[in-house]
Amino acid sequence: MPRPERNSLPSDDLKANKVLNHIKPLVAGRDVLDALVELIEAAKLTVGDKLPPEVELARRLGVGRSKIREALNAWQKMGIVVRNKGAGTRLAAEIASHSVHMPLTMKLEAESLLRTHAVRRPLEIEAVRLATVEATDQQRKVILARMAELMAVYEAGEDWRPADHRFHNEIFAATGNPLFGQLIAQIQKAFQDIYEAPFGKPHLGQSSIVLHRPMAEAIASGDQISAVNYTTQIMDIVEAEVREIIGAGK
Amino acid sequence: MPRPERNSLPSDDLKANKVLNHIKPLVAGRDVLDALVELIEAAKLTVGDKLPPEVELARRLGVGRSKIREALNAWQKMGIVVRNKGAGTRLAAEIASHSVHMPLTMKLEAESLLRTHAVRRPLEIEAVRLATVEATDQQRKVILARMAELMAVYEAGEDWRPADHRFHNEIFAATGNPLFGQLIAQIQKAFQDIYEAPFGKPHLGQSSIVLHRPMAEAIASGDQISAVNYTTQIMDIVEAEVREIIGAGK
DNA sequence: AAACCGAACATTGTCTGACATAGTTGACTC
DNA sequence: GAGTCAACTATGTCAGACAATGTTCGGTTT
Repeated sequence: MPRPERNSLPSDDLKANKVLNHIKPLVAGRDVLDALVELIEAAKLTVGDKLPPEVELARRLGVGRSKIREALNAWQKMGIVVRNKGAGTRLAAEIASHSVHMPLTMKLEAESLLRTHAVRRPLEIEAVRLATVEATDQQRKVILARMAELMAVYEAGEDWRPADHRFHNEIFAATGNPLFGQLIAQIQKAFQDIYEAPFGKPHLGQSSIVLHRPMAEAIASGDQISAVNYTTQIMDIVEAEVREIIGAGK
Repeated sequence: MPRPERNSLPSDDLKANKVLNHIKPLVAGRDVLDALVELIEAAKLTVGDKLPPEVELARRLGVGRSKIREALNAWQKMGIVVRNKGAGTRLAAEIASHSVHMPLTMKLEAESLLRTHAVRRPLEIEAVRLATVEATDQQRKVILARMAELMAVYEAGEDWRPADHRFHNEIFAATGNPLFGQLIAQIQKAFQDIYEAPFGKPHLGQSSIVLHRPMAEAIASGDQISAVNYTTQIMDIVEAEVREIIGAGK
């Protein structure tokens, strides 16, 4: 015998219903991700809360489901949301307690920035250690040269990031293991928007620049312990700066 | 006046045509990305070469266009391919040298197994350290449970790799940073392909299994130093085993 | 009353077909 | 031979349908 129909409305999350009232139609040129962030902010969704389903979002924003899916899939790759067949899409990013007042855009992106750094940190340290052990004499000379170039650009007050990039690439090359450079490049590429967009011209890492000289010299002279120490310090400073930026963003 | 029909075949890239002959149908369970990599390698495509169009790939691989698109879009985000409306999809990076899909290329030389391990090592150690610090009480319990499960399976003489996988995944989850899991998953995939195919039934890691119990207990009790120590030992053992296999395999 | 079960439901995953948009090609014109 | 332009190619997006799977809730059992 067929079951009787269910007559009560599904008592879904109250928040999820509330969300729908906040959705604005998507004007031309705006990005779907931006619209989604705005929606999440407006509805004050936090970790674990469920987002409206894809079809609903697509209908309200006036775009096809495919665009919504693309956006949410990208977020899932970055660890911002978790999606499950049958269940819905939920916010997965952990929002630091001290950044509650920050707009969610910043919160999500800052959170990703910290996560990226957390992965980059051990890779970079190990790469330096390996480079100290494995580099050829020629490579040690090049590393010192790149460091000198970096310091010159830095003291001239110019944009030092390209030089910094070349310097670190030389270290990765010296490990003899291309995977290090590739993995870090991949990570940086995936989060490039984050690095550049929300914080404007980044002063990220300025105060750690001065440590690059002793680090390079440690690599060149084969002093494994010092090289690792300096790199660890640099990573710590960068992390502190990231946290500071996040804290200052409220 | 209407233009006359074009009667000559489009003299497309020779390679692109050659490619189609290499495409194999996608068997169940294989990943689309894997199939694409295999295809690219079989056709010896290099930087700048054009891939077959989406519809063609979908038809040959026996999947919908959406899956192909998802895979190619992911690659584009990583900078492996460049896609243009109207024009096609072209290889933008040397896929053989890119980290995302090293399995096939790595099968060729066992030496790259060591390189892979060199990258995995610091990631795994840092993940364990983070998990020791960040895990919730619930997660610590689950880690212990997974460890017990792993030991049971191991002592029963069954295939312990799935249990091992679940155990490590739980640790990655406990870091609160999904990037660790994602990166290591890629690397591990490379490992699996390697030590399953050429070396037969792998004994890789067996002798390190016994160290998993104290490691899990260190994580659960928040003993950062011990956890890192045990993980380092495990990594060292695995590395030694890899070297042994390589030495014996020539 | 609490635990259990199953059918309906909700939601993401995938396939298919269609159209829009934009780059590429090649025959035709000059 | 150079330029033009229509046809062709290929990706971007939309819409609808079905599949797969987690979730909910009424009814049944203990």
